Amino acid sequence: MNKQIKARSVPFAKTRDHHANETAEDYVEAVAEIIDEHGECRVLNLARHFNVSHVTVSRIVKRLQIEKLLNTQPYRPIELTAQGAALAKRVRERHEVVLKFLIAIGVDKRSAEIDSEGIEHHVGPKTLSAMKRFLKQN
Amino acid sequence: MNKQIKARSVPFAKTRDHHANETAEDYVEAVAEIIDEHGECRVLNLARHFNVSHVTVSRIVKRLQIEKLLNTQPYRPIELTAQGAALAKRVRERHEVVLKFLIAIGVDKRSAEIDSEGIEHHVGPKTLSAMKRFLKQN
DNA sequence: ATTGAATTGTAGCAGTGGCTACAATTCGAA
DNA sequence: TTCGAATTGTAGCCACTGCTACAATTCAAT
Repeated sequence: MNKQIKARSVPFAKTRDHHANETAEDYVEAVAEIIDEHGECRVLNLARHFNVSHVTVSRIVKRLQIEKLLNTQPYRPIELTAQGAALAKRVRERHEVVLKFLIAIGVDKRSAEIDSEGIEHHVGPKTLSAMKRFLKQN
Repeated sequence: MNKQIKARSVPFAKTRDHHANETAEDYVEAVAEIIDEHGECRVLNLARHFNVSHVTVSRIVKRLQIEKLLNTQPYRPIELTAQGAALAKRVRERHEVVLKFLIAIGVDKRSAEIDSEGIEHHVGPKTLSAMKRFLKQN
């Protein structure tokens, strides 16, 4: 219940416990992308996107709705709240930077796409700045 | 049960499902480090290292024992199997590269330490090579 | 208007990782 | 030697993400 309460000095503090949060980031990002491409986002779009069952998706969507990141009614499309859209924007920009950065240091596109998906969630502000700096200078 | 069976084209395949594996990597790495520093590794050392309860640690240790990465008897120190030691070696080297790389691109030590903890698990072979290349050239 | 396929929801199970509370073991100091 | 503190294990709770099986809803085509 109080996983975040202690002001921990251990590096794992941030890294750990962050999984639910990563899910939220992945989902708002995906919802934003899917709406951009298809006009709307349905449970099945997300299920296919993440290669999980629709059940898993709808439970997570429900949770993210409680967290005020998404909006939806039963059997209706999924939308982003203002808060969700703001998060999506940040996440997409960060993802973009990480992807471009990996490519810039010589990783092939395919590997860069895969690795950036995982890496992005662990890129803090300082690392993000460093990557941006690098991209400008090269 | 068949999460890995489908030959998926989606980037998330690797990224997802990988959490248990990350735990294994974190644990063998920590065990190796603790043994290096303290001569032996106990449940409590790991609990303090990861800032979790000893209960969480001992359950995970039990699982990693089944996976043949660790060896231990009740109330005894934790040791690495040959397989565990091999994994630890790989993980530590990769971690080292990621940390040095982040510092090399201008991230401060503290942030680099934190972010590298999370990033390392998502650095595939191609990205790792690229980071090594970068470190050599700079 | 109805019906059937596609979509979404619900019930209920599993595995992982987090916890507290309590029991058992170990080991050094008295 | 024994006794107490520290360590480890066990029981049992919770949340999150994954699933299959089945029920409900929607929507387009007849």
